[in-house]
Amino acid sequence: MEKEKGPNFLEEIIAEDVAAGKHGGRVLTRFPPEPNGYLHIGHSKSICLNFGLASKFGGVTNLRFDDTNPVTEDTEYVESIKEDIKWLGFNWANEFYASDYFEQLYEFAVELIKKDLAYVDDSSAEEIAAAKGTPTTPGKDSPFRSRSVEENLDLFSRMRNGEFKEGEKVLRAKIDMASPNMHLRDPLMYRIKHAHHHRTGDKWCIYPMYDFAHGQSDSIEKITHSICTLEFEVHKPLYEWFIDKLGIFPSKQYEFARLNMTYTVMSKRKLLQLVNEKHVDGWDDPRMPTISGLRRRGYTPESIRMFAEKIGVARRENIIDVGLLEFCIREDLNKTAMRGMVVLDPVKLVIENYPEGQTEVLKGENNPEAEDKGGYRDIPFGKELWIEREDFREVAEKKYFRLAPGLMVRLKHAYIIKCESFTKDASDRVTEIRCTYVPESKSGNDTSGINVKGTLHWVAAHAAAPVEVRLYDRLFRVEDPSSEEGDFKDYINPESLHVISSAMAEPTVALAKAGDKFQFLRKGYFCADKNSVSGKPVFNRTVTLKDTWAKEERKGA
RNA sequence: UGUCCGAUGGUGUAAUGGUAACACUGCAGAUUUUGGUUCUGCCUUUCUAGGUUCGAAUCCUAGUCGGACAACCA
Repeated sequence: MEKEKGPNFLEEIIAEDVAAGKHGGRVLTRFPPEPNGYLHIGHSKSICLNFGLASKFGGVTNLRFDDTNPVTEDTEYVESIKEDIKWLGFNWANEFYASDYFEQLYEFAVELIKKDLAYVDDSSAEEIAAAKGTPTTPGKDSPFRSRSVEENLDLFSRMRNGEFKEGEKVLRAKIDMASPNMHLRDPLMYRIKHAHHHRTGDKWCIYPMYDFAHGQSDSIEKITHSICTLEFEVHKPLYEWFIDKLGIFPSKQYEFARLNMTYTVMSKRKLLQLVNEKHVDGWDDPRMPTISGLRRRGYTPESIRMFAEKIGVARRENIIDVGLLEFCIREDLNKTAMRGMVVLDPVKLVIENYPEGQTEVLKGENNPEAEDKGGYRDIPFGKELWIEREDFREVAEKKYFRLAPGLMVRLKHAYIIKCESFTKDASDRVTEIRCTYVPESKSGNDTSGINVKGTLHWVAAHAAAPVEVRLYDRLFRVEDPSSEEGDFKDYINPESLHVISSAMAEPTVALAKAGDKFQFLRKGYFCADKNSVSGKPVFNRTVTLKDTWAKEERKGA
């Protein structure tokens, strides 16, 4: 029995607020992606948190696109983000956009100008940066800081009217250029961008900065708990300053540590690079840590939610072993995936005492974990079979219990066979294995009394369907590519993809449609790819099975 | 040489002043017509030094180490 985890710190905060009757006990969270890239496994932590927390306390969650930078944002991303959230199994209460609030935000800015809490600055980006100081030295006031309210009002409205060029003017909050918190040194509120916005088109040429949009958007929606990652912690005083000066609904921000995972990268910037520079085959390449990549790889929403649950949430930096994600998908797929036999690296096996030309149809359970075994499927059997090349050894060492001359194994769902001989070609490669079978050892009514240690998967040659199989490995060779010397791309694993163009599959497997998931017996979990064509499916390896034999061999090596 | 945040097994996460635990990993074994699954057992933990207290992972102080902050990005 698994002991239940204690509440995490966010649950504690919310539970206290609810108990104290804050906001009438109402809980409303939001998930605020910027539509400038695809969602990744790190976002799924945030999604599970935001939606999970709200529902745990009887609340709901808004989806809000933080679309305040028209030059990097696009509807393509909006669509993929919505698809991914739905796929993960979450439903948002409202679909909002920060751009919905542009008019309101503009009025908020005017209000701050009138209170002499904001001013238009004509300084260049370089001048502003220079006057900002550094974390250890205070900044200097801008020469434009003391403009009159009237002048600021006039200038700001002319900024909106498009009378100035990009970079010519900005609107800044008037706070404190000497603050130890850089974000309080008269932060920018608005900048001029003569750019087309994916939703507002050409209506605006000034756009609010994150700090002037996010908190107010939360406030407008009356978000009670605004949950974000740790790097926004230094923005919190500013988040509260705007809300306080505007006197609007007091949403509160809480931070947690973002997810990091071994053998991958988790920043949109880096992922975009991998896509643009063609190191991978798009955002949904099965090696990508994106939601769409994981989906194509064969991960299930259940497995990702289980992962989010298991990693927990705290405020300390962390790097999760990707092995935990793999554990979660195995856990799920073991219970749900249809079993099938596919030989990835085929070698011919001939049963000498099986009648020439004879075939038969055997029954195989579809899922030994299911109550009803998932039903049964037909598996053709015959005199000539394909078996896995690695399941044969010319000489067997101590702990090896697969096929080798003189040894017996069971063919899964079929008969026990004994290896009699084998032939090799000029290059010393095994070309054919010859065996005899025990007719009375048939699965289901074995009267042979023989016990064998090993069981092999196989496919009857006369009914085998060639299929393409893509074996994926980790995208990077090192645990934390971002912290290594030099460029992270130097650490890409050159063997992250191995394509097998003609593996041999049993007929049922060859019928797979895109998205169908299987456990290929003894080989791992696989998912039919979207590139599958009728009659010639393509399978992506989601994850291998745990392989204690391979581990044993590695130790011996 | 600033401000803020953090530090519990190999990796994560609990323990909320009262016996340091759970998961993953690893190791050993049992079962097995998947060297899978399942089951059993084991290894390994409170950054350091002071202080408060009957009692400290927890509170205080100092130090050490790690992270964040100087985009007209979010």
